[in-house]
Amino acid sequence: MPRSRPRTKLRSGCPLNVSVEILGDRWSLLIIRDMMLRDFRSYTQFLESYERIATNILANRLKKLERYGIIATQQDPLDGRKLIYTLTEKGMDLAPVLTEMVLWTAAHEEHQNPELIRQIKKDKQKFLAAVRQRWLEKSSHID
Amino acid sequence: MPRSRPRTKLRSGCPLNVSVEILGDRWSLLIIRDMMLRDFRSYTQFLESYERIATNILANRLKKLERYGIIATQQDPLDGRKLIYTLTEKGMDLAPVLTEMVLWTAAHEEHQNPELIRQIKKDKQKFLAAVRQRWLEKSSHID
DNA sequence: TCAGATTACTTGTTAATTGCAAGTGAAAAT
DNA sequence: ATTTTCACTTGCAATTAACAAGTAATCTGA
Repeated sequence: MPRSRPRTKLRSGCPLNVSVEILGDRWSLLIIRDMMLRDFRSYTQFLESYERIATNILANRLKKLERYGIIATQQDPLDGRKLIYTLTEKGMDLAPVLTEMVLWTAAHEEHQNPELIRQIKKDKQKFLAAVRQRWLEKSSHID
Repeated sequence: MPRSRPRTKLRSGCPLNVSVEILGDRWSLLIIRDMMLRDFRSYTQFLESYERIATNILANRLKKLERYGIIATQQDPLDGRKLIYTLTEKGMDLAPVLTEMVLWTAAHEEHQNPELIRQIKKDKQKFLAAVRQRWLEKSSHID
């Protein structure tokens, strides 16, 4: 369901360029990874992730991802200070992209987390289905 | 074939982070796209690509991609001024990543090049095989 | 109840990266 | 011999990222 109007001027409408302009930085995909694979949902959790994103960059990226409909934000009903960030369906649809990136690294670069790679390699479709199923079951996603 | 030693300090060894640190900017994947899908092989061709990369950024990215073994550089035997840039096998292995990014954009954002998307959607494996076959036939790749 | 902690930020400030314009040297074409 | 092409480099301005500190709203524990 492509949008009828670009929200910013794009360098080109090439579908690869579009995704690069949305996701091509050093943090966006890591935030999405934390949501998809680690079920992170709060600002503090993202801040405490291993790669140590700066607070202003995190705030900026969360806004950008929400603006693009990749994540959604809701208030925590149990704690007025907290916001809950969740992946939208559009965000979940990035699972294959992340998966292929992980496989590429596994094949060509030094890396960690052999268990994740074992799982993906064993049955990619099953892995993707499981990730999506977990997301469906959370059911706190509101697109 | 992962390298035994990281060439720079990485924020983390998470396989997604590794690929993000190598490819997560606004130009690297576009250069790879031009090599993979459009058979671009020279500095001038990359410069003339629609998105208009700056000359210093292009030089910088070509060096980075070569350093990571994603592309290889050779002299043009017919013209002493020219260099020929080609994808290595490691670079070709990015085809699934690019393909999934294109599919994601096709599903969720306004974009162009419906013919490419039609091809990929029709038979993804066949598309990937064809891209690799074209690369093999060029046979000017030296890893 | 109220001091202290927690949460999700913002606001400086500095450092790094990007983008633009112009220039360079070697090789090729005219 | 001069001009053009090629793959860059250099200098500088503008944008972006990183770091440190602060803030308002909310919650928690004595």
